[in-house]
Amino acid sequence: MSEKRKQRGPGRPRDPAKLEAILDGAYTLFLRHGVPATTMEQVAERASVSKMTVYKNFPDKPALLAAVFERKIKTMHLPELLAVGEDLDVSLEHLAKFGEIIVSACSEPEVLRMSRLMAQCADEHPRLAATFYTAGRGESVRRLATFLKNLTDRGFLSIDDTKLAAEQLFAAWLGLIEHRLNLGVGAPPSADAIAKRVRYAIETMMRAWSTDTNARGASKARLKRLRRVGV
Amino acid sequence: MSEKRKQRGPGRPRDPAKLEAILDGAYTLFLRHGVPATTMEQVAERASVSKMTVYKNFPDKPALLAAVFERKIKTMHLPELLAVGEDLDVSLEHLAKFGEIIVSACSEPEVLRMSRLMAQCADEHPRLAATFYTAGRGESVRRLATFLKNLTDRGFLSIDDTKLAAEQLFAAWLGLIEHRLNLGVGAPPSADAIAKRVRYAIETMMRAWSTDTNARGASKARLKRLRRVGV
DNA sequence: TATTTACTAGACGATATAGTCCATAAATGT
DNA sequence: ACATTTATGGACTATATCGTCTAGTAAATA
Repeated sequence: MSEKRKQRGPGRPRDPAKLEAILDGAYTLFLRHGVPATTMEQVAERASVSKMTVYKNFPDKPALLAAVFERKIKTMHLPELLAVGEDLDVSLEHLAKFGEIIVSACSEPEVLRMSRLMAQCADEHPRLAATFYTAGRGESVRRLATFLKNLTDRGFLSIDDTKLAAEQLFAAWLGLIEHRLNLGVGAPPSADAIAKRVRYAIETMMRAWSTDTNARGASKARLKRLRRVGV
Repeated sequence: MSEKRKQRGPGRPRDPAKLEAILDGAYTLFLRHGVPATTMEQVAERASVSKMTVYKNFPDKPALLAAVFERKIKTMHLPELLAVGEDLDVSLEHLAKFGEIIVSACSEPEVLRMSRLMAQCADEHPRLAATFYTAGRGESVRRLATFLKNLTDRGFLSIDDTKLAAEQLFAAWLGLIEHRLNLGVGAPPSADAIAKRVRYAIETMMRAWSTDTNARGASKARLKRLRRVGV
């Protein structure tokens, strides 16, 4: 990311706090005003550091941008593992919680801006953009698919293409929220609204692919429970 | 959009072709390189026009951008109306075609770039961004909801919140395609892949909410037909 | 024909930004 | 003590873009 020091030598050591401050400031400014509209002087000032210090740490602006991206991707973490529970009800409740966390996170302005920024820079930094995808929604959908596969293997569901089903479930959770927020239409959904969306999508999936076909009533009871919990 | 001429006066009239060329060139350049990286001189050169002509038509860069947006929104049109058919099969086939057109359009690089550009400029041009949403996916989902409402009224479906169902169906069609393409991950899906995605999402919805519960077999036959057609 | 407006080509001023240079001070290892 | 490296702040260069201005030409109306 920054410059290398040949191991340990004499001389004043770098101040890691300054580097952090630079990365923090650059991150904020890049998100707020975009890359072209952010000047190196602004970055330096926001980090309470001289411009030369910025250039000591990063050869140029693209390098700074790449470092900011890399750090953000590294500190990006998904909600705790999506685990299946002992019985179906517990599993579905885990699933709903997972979905709510995802949708809530994707509605945050910072996440929205980061996603847009990455898309803007995908041409110049294809590797980083791909890593961003893999570490974010790619991994989420992978876990979702594993989850659905597990329920299928245990006989609760009869889903053939779990990868596709997982992606569509994920997308249904989000709906057009991201698109709307990106265009400044409407406000981020409330926790209740998120819960409703997430659970409705799960309900649709369960009604469609649950193996519990002839016991529709039981299934309905479960879904009703799902609807109640946590709202 | 441009400047006004007080009705009819003496003097050389403006060349509408030049104005068109300016808007075309600006549109292309804005999409390709972004707004800040596009200079007025580039726009002029691409339109084979002198820079002063550009400034005669538009007071400044933001005005040009707004004009480009407005024109694009105006010439933006959705696929022909989504009409319900005589029986359910025909209706579902219409629905599938509609979905395929939508997903196909949203996978085009130009559309992707336009959407990103709009999002970038939503802060400066909130009205245009909102119009863009309304004329695009907003209207699509509205039509979808009407469609589902109609099938529900006719007793084929039992969907309560047709607005939410429509949005989730739309989102499921697209999946993470847009997100991936924006990040340069993967390639646009083939027509076959699109058809598969669209029809799988419809199948899920029908299995979940069709009123034809005790005749699961008949329902299955219909869905099988749906899967065959057009692939 | 006279007037008015559109268009061209280039020069121009104002402004802003990327990135460098330099002299000096501070912090560290030998 | 001394060499070495980081950090500072300011001056500095080079470049680029916005938007204006000018002078001349073309095309329309009255």
